[in-house]
Amino acid sequence: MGDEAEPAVSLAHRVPDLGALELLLAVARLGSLGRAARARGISQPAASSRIRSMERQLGVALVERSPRGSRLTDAGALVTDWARRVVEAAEAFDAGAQALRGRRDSRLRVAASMTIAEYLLPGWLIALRAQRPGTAVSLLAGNSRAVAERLLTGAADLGFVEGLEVPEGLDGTVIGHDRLIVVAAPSHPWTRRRTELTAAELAATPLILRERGSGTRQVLDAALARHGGLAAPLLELASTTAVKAAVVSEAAPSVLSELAVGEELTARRLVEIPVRGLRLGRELRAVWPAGQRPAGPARQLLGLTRPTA
Amino acid sequence: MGDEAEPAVSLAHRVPDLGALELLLAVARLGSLGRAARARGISQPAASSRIRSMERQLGVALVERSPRGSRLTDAGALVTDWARRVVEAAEAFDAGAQALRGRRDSRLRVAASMTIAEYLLPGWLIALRAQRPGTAVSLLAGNSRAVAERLLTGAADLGFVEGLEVPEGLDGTVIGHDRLIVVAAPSHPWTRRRTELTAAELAATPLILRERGSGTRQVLDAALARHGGLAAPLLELASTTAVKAAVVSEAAPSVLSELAVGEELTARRLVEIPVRGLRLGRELRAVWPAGQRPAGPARQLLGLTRPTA
DNA sequence: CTCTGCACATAAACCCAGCTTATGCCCTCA
DNA sequence: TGAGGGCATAAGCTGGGTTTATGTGCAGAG
Repeated sequence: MGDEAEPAVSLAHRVPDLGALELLLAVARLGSLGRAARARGISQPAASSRIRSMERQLGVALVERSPRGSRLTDAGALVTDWARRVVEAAEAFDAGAQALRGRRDSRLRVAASMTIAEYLLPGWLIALRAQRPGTAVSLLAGNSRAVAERLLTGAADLGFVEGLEVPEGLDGTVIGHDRLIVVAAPSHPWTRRRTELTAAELAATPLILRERGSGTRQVLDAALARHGGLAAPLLELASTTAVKAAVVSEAAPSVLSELAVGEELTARRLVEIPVRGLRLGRELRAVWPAGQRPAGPARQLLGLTRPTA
Repeated sequence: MGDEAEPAVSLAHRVPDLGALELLLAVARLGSLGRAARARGISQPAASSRIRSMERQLGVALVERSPRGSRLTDAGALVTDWARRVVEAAEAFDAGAQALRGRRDSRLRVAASMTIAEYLLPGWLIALRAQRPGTAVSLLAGNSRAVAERLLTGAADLGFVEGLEVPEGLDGTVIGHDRLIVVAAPSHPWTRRRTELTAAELAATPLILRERGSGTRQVLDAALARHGGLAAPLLELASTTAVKAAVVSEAAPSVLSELAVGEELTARRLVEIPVRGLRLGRELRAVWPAGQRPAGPARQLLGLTRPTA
């Protein structure tokens, strides 16, 4: 692959910065540049100029100014919606990063598997912050063994693992399900099959996979063992992202966690290939030292992770 | 509600800017600060300092520097994954904004309903750009009537609408389905029901809704007509976002498009309430003037919107 | 019919984050 | 042991974003 051609001018130059996007959301919410400025803690002229330069940058009028306030234009409403998604992603980033800072005096110390830390935890932390602002959370991400160890040595209060069973010495509860699914590029022949793929066919096909040792790989190996075992992979890559990129461009399928490809599926960058009679589910569990039911902030967080109380 | 307390220091001050996040992704991909710097078109010291200040800001070591290159630390890998989501949201923003600029010489003029423009189109545009870089797309967002008019007057080449039937004078094809779902805050009693909600109960409950006239509202009205008709809404709001916020805080349920609440459902900020025997589906359609099958870029885009060719 | 209040715009001056160029140190490999 | 790749430090510059101060336009009250 090598260095792909980067865009002539980077995203950062074509997309307003986070401060500007937050300001736009405030304008949409409050209906006036001045009020938005006050809410964001800047002066009114600063807000005015910032919105204006954003309009210049995008080449679209975003707000309709009047002596009685400002309303979004139609285009502005659309831009604001897209901006909201950027800001939400940034909020998740912030929530995660803050937990990662991992200060010793945190009131709640969480240990989580990579997949959960990556895809689910930031959202939970945002919800937790909404309910109990000021709860300092620290996060340590690692595999199931590392999570168990932290809990057993008292270095963590609550753990999250994905896998088939609860590690020795821990109690736990199922908080959700993940599913490994077969994905391919939209151009791949499998997306046009009229008959469902069989497990044996899948097993016989060289796939693009994570390297041996990843949780995903283990589950897949186990599930396909009685269908002839997994064929030699076409490509073994170190990160889920690299795998996704390769699936899109190399035109070979892969098997990935539903959590990891949700975005790609709805955007149709990838397509799920149903496989007859193959269930690649795995449970997502919250875990804690046997006998010590979570209390305080841990209990609060636990409540957020389950569909119903 | 009023002006809620904004955080003491805004997101923009706690989250590195897009340029820094892009740089981090480049470092992750290329394995060296210098190469990443070159790829992003800046000098090596600039990259070094930027990564360093990001580490200082987050309070976490992100890359392990060595005389032979730089690798991500464990925390760095996690941060990079979260960063990727921010950058992806920014890419969607950019793709949408660029189309909105709507230059007259665009090779492909698209008219789309708000929902589709907001949630689906940016992803399609990114995919289109990947396949056919340089295809200038312009976007006009409006309701079904506006879309139809643009197509019939030749002001647009391809349209997207959600609804029950194809507007007069247009041909179309179904490209997907949307579903209206009942949602409530996780704390709402409905999330703890043991028996499924019935359509009649739903109809009898005051909901938080979009204002009369929105597509969502129309479909809901029609579906509940034979279950006693919709009760007077508890609250009528102008934007989907306002409705979502109200559902979370006011503890009353609402009915919203699946597309609009996907994020909230996975983050458990909202919970879907199943309703027995109520199907609130609506089709998403690509449309074009009757008899004029899409060709060229329009055909290309159309191909991206469907699960299989 | 004018006065007051609110909202946005303009102008001038300032500050700092981030960039570049120049240079040095460290490690590896031939 | 010399060459090259990789990162760090230093010094100087630039521009975007900010503030304060002030001006304009409109609405509604008196």
